[in-house]
Amino acid sequence: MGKTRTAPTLNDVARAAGVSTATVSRCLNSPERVIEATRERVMHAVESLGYTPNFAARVMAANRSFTIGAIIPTMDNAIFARGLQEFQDQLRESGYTLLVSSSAYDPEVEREQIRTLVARGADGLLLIGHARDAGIYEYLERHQVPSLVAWSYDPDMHPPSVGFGNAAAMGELAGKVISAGHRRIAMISGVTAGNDRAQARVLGVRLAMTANGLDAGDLTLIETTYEIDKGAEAFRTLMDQTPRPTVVMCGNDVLAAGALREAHRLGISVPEQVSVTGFDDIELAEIVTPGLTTVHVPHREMGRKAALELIAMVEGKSEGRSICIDTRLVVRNSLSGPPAP
Amino acid sequence: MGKTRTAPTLNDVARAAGVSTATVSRCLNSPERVIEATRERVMHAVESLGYTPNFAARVMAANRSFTIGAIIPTMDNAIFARGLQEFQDQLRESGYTLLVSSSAYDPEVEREQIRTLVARGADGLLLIGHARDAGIYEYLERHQVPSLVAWSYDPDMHPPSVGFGNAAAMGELAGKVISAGHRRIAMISGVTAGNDRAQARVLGVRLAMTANGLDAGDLTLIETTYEIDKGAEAFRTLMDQTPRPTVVMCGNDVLAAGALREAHRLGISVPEQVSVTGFDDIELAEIVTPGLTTVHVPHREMGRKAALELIAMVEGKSEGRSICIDTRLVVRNSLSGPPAP
DNA sequence: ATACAAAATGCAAGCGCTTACATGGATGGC
DNA sequence: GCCATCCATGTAAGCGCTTGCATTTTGTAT
Repeated sequence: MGKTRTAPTLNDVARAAGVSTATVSRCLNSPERVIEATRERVMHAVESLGYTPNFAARVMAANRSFTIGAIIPTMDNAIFARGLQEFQDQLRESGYTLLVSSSAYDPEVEREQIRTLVARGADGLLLIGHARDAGIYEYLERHQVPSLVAWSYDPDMHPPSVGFGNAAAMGELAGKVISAGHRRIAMISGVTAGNDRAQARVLGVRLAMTANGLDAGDLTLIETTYEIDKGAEAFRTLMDQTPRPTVVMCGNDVLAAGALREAHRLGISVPEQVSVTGFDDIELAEIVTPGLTTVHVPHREMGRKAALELIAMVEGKSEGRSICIDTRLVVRNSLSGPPAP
Repeated sequence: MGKTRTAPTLNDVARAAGVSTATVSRCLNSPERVIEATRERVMHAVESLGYTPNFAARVMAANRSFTIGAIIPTMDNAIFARGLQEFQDQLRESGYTLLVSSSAYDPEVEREQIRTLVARGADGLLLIGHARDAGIYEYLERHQVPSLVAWSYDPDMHPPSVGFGNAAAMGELAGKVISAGHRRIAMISGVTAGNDRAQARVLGVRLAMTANGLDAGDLTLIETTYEIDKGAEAFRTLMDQTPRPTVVMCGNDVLAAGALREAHRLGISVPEQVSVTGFDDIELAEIVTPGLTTVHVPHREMGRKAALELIAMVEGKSEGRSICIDTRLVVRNSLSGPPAP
C-alpha cells in the first residue's frame, strides 16, 4: 500500500526546488524579486507537485485576503444578478475574489453575514442600501474593513454609495404617469421597513403627486415582498376596489410582472383598462406582454463603478467617493392614458 | 489622542475572563465541556469586547472550515438561482456557509475557481454537470475534498450526482410534441461542448424521434449560448427556412423566452403558426405570453437533497449516493398541433 | 478523612504562510 | 585590489486559533 498523498505545502516546494520557503513565497507573490533561474526552478517544482497555496495561512500571515464580500438581499430574482456579475468581473480583473451571500431581506441574517465575511478576512464589503443598525458600521470601522453601498445614492451618508436616486427616478416615472392623465394612482411597493430603496420609491411617487397638484394622501399603497405571486395578489386586491385605480405603479419589475400576469388571468387588458409600470428594466420587462414601462437602471455600469471605487478604498487610494448613476425612463406599451370614464 | 482600537483576539478574551485561550476556544466550540460559571464569564467577555473569531486562524488550526463551495456556470439568469438558494438555506441550517462563484461556462475559469475554493479550505464542493477534465477530480481527491454534481444525474459516474435525467426529461417532452402531430422539429440548444446537460437534452429529442419512427437526422439544430437575445436570433434564423419547422424546442426557458419575443416581433403567432417549448419551468415560463410548455424541474428539492448529501459526505457519513429527482411535463399554451398545411 | 476517578482547565505545539532582518556574494568605483 | 553597495536568498518570528496531553480541581465511594 502506497503512502497517502496529501496536499503539498510551501515547505515541500521549497525542498523540491532546493530553496527556502521565503524564496518560494516571493516567487509566487513578487516574482520580480527573484532571479530568473531560481524562479524557473521553483515554478517547475510548484507545477510538478501540483501545489496550491493554503489560503487561510496566507490570509493569516499577510493580513490581507484579496477578497471582497457582498451581501445582497436575495439571489432569487434577477434584480441584483446583472450588477453583481459585472462587479465580480471587474474585481477579478483587479485580482480580487468576490464572496456573495444573501440575507433574505433579514437584518439579523445580514448582520450575521457581515460578521462572517469580516471574520473570513474580507478586505472590503459591498452592501445594498444604507438602512442598517449603526453598530454594524462601528464594527466595520473597528475591523478596518471599508464598505460601500450600492443600489442607492446619498452623498451625505456614510458609507459612500454608488447608485442612483431612487426617489428622483421613481418621481420622474410618476410625473410621466400623471402627465398621461392618470389621477387614481395605486402603488405596489416592496416592504419599506429597513429598505431605503423601497421607501425612496414610494416617496418619489408622493413627491411627484404633490408637485403636480395632486394629494399625495390619495395614493393607494400596498406593501409586499418582492415576489411575482405577491405582485399578482396585490394587483387583484387593487382591482377589487371601487373605483379602480387607472394605473398601478410597481416597486420593481418583478412585482409588475406579477401584476401583468394577474391582469391576464382576470381578463383585464393592459393598458386599455389599467396601466402598469415597473422599475429596474431587467430582461423580464421586455419579455412580458405588453412590454413594461419602467425605469432603466444601468446595472452593469453601477457594478463596475462600485468595484473600482471599493478597490480604491481597500488599497487606500480613495477615502470613498459617492457616485451617482443616471437612470432613464423606458416607455413600453404597459402605460397609456387612463380609460375614458 | 486615544490608542487605535484593533479587533480583539482570543487572547484578549482569555485575559479579560481570567482563563486560558484553550478554555475560551472550548466555550465557543464545545460549550458543554466548560462549566457554567466559567462559560458565563467568558461569554460576557466575548460580548463586551465584541469579539469575532478569526476565520483563517480557525480553519488553519482545525483544518476544517464549515464552508461548502459551489461553482455554477452563471448567475446571470434564473436557472440556478432557486436551487442554489435552497441549497444555501439547507447548508446554513446545518451550520455550513456557502461560497458561490460562477465560471461563465468557461472550463478554464472553472478549474481556477475550484482551486480557489479548495485553497480557501472548502470542506466540500458542488459542481454542475459531470463534464470536466479528469485532472480536476484527481486534484480534489488529493486534497480530500468531497464533491457532488447537481443538475445532472448519472449513477454510474463519479462524483455522485443529485439531479434529473436530462435526456429522459427532454425525451418525454419531445414525445409529447411528436404525438401532437409535429414532424418538422427544430431545436435551439445551449452550447453542447463541455456541457453534458445540453448534450443530453439534444440526445433526448433525437431518441424520442427515433422511437417514434422519425429520422433523428432531420432535427434542425442551432446551438447558442443561453441568452434571451440568442434565443431570439436563433428563432429568426429558423423562421427563415423553407419549409419552416412547426415546432421549436428550446434547451431552456431563457432561450424559449427569446424565441417567443422574436415571434411577437415577427408577427408569428404562437402556437397557431409555430409551437415553442422550454425547459426548467422557471418563473419566466409562466409569465410570458403564451405560457410556455416546458419541463418542470423541482429545483428546491434538488437543492435541499444535494445539500444534505454533500454534508453527509463531508462528515464521513456517506460515501456519496446519487439521487434522481423527478421532473414533470408542464403543458401551457405555447404548444399545440402543427398548423394545417 | 482517604483514595481514586472524572471533570475542568491550562500548557504548548503546531497549522502554512509572509516578511523584517540578517547574510553572503557579486558588482563597481576609486 | 579594497571597500561600499546592492541584490538574491535565508532565517526565524509571528499571524490567531485548536487540541492532545498534563495538571489541577471536584466529586464519590469507602
